[in-house]
Amino acid sequence: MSGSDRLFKGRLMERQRDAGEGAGAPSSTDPCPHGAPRLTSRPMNRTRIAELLRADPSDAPIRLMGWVRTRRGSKRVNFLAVNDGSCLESIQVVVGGDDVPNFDEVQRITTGCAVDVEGRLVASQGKGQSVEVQATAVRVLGWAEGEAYPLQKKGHTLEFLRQIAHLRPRTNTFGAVFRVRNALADAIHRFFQSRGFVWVHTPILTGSDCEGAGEMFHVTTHDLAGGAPYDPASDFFGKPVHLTVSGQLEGELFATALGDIYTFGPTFRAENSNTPRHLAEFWMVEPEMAFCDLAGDMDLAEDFVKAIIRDVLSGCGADLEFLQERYDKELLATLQHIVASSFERITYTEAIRLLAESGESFEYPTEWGHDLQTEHERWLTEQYFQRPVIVCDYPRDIKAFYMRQNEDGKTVAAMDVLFPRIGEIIGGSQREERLDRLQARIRELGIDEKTLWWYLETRRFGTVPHAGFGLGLERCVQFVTGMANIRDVIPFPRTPGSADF
RNA sequence: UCCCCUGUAGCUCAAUCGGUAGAGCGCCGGACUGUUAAUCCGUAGGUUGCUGGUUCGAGCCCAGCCGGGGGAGCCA
Repeated sequence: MSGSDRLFKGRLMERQRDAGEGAGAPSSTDPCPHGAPRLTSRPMNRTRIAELLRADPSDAPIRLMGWVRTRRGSKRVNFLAVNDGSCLESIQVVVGGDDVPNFDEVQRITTGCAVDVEGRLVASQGKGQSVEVQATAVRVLGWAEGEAYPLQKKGHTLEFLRQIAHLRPRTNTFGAVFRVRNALADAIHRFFQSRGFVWVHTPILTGSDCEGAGEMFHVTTHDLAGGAPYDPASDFFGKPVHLTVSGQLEGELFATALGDIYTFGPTFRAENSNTPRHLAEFWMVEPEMAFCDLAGDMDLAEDFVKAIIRDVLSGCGADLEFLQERYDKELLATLQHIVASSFERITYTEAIRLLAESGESFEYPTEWGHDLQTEHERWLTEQYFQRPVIVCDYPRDIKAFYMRQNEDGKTVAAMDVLFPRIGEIIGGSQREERLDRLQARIRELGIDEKTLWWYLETRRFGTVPHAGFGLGLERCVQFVTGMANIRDVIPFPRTPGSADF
């Protein structure tokens, strides 16, 4: 699209910590798979199941807590499959009828109950698991009324689970998805931090007015229900303010001071998009580099996506294998292929030529000057090159005002990274650092120059070549997990007409 | 926002030509000396998304609305 505007993304933070694997014993200092320190104390002195499953049988007393996935058994012995979210697997707890005083209570345990178990880790007598817990005490921390608890042992559809998003993280699928999401977020920070990039917290509330007004969420403290005309001057900030649609412009201000920076946080788009690839609230990562051109930008993008996928492959093996078995038989092969591939780099003009010569009958024309459609992007990356493709030097008229104008007068230094199956995963550009060129473009597009005075001053005072890109976190999680719908890779999806939980 | 599909028990689904709603699983009760989505027996469970219309009769046909899904556009 051309016309209006499009910036990119956002900011923010959040504490990434352990989550993946267990901690447990009060003085453990083992690194988790992502290098962050483990939490070393548990309020109730439990050992995480991830750690128990790695341990050897022992006479030492152990204690675990978690939620019961299934209960089986007879009058003499019951088996509880207990999961605490520390890993995909559940651990089997064996409760003999004479081993605990409250066996009658144990027999009333149903799926979803929370339990506190004490016992010993022993070699399993049964098949299907190598170790299990022989219980000496079972305490029910919280019952889950059988007839009311919506999760069953049997599988549910993703559509149904979306309606109970408060409980779906207790399923194998969503446990795996959100552990992977965490690992990706952690890998993103570590990639940039290890390269000396500074994390910048760009604002969520912003008055910068350079995107299409219809696409933004407006923020006000005024009660508009009465139908009175909106008066910005008397509103909280004294002017119209909205939720950020991109932290890029603010990111550029910091890149032209601190050198290499990135933003990582939530972003909001009020577009009425109803697709498996769009959310009204999503997270974006936006690196921005001073003293960098488009080639350097492409290099970083390629290194970046490979690095974070590599990290997840090495740290989330069991979760990925589960997701592969359940949702995408080619998942691991696809991810390994991305990591091993050298991304193809072509210009937009070359892409148009390839598409024209392809002999394919596309629904949309492949005319120079038109943006590439999803079908075109997929043909390039899936059919023709069969690996990720970076397309650069797009026509200026279909790209944003801040992209650097090439010498041919027709194209700009933009680049999109195209992935098999999901199309564009990254969009970026070298920025227009020449004040006169930037001002000319802004005027050409009818944007109010005054609202961007602060942005333009970076070009007035010590301007330098710089470049950056944006990556949608959820689309990345989608690609890495094989989940088809973006609503299943964010805890509580916000979409048109839906903001539950 | 546009196009298409869809809505029946807690869940997944069935119900011939329009003839008065069923199964599996789950839940609940019982049986079973180690189970693996355990197994076996039994009970309960429904205003067929909502509103209106056509008809002797509507889960089924028609209209509107609401929810869900897919595709498109837009993007990340």
